[in-house]
Amino acid sequence: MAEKKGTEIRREEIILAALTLVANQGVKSMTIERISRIVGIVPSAIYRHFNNKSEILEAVLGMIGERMKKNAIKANQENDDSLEAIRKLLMRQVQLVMEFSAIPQIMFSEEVYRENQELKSKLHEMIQDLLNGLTEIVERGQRQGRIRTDMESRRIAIMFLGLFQPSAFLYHLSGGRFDIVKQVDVTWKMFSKAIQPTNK
Amino acid sequence: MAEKKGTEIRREEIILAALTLVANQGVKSMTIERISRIVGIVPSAIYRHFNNKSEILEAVLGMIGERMKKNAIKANQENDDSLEAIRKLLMRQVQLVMEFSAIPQIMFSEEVYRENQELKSKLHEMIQDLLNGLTEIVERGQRQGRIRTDMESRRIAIMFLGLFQPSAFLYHLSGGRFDIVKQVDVTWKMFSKAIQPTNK
DNA sequence: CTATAATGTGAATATAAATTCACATAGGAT
DNA sequence: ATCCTATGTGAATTTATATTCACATTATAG
Repeated sequence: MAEKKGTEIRREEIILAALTLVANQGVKSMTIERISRIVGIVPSAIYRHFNNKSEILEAVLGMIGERMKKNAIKANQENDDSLEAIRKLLMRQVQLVMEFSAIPQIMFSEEVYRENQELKSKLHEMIQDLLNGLTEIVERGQRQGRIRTDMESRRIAIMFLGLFQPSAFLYHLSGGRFDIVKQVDVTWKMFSKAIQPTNK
Repeated sequence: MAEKKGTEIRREEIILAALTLVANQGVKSMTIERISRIVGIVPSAIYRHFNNKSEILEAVLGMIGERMKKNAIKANQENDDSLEAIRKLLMRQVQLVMEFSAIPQIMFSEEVYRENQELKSKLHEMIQDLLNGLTEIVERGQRQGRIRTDMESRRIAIMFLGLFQPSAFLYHLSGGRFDIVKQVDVTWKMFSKAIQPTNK
């Protein structure tokens, strides 16, 4: 019989196991059976700690959301120059996607979109959070005269997503062969110049 | 008993039914049962026309791929100015995503990524085709002096994907509330300027 | 008109999961 | 040391789906 552990500890273990599965093999691979095997307990024991599978997925989503949010906050704090902050954030996001190559799949999985309205809301919130953090950085840049002011800060924030999304896609599609860093690099050079004020 | 029809006709009907389901409710909703109900035959009859479900999904994917490819070719032919061609293509892609709001889900679905290696290859090919068409347009622009030559054409093509991907994402996530056209508009203004040669 | 091949039908099979439940047991509180 | 509750177990249940197969029917070529 598996060692008995407190539910807080087990929950952590379960979430970690689920995260690992999802990150490496996608949402579908996250089955109760597989999770329980990794944790070292029996499938039905999972239900001592979560009411259903959705709750587990929600927790996984939350974990990723946390990471993204932290990325934004950290990038903002650690860099006086807002342009540099954005670049750092970009690199962190790239890292995140490379580490959890299944992130795009989670973001678009039907488990999130259709099975549970709350999951969709949660994801929406996560993205809005990221955009909010980003918008703040952009606005700081605009105040500092580092970023042009003839474009709404939030629109720029959304464009930011486009800097790595295609790369993440191709990376994913090519099975990790696409050189995401190089592409993002080139893209960033163009983007950073484009959002700076034109000095006539 | 349902009317007997030739297999070519039935295949078309099946693909159309599948496409409708996928476009509106995602890959998961595309079940043999539902497809057969739409077509008006019994589930097992589907197998008179396809060997298995994957083949149906492959056909659906092919249909979307066709559309994308045609978009690129048409945009290229109909516009002398390559910048205008790219803009037109962008708008067509936006249209496509708005029409089939589940496209991102298909692109990242595990049905495509894991269930069947061939599907993944097919998707990869589709995207490469789109990128090839796009790259051609960009190179034409470079020859015409409309697009800067200090960036590889293909990199620019990949950046293009980033012009609408975030919008498609937010559109999807917000349940159609996000104003994708407006965002793409602003983004295009910036992008088109950024890829033009700097006139010193 | 009839034989045959293509298409349709309904029932059966197979598989894969999530979830429930009665029962077992460990470990801290008394 | 004993009790009680939280946690773990194994079996059973439920549901959803793809797929197969023997049989039925239609269309059409001859």
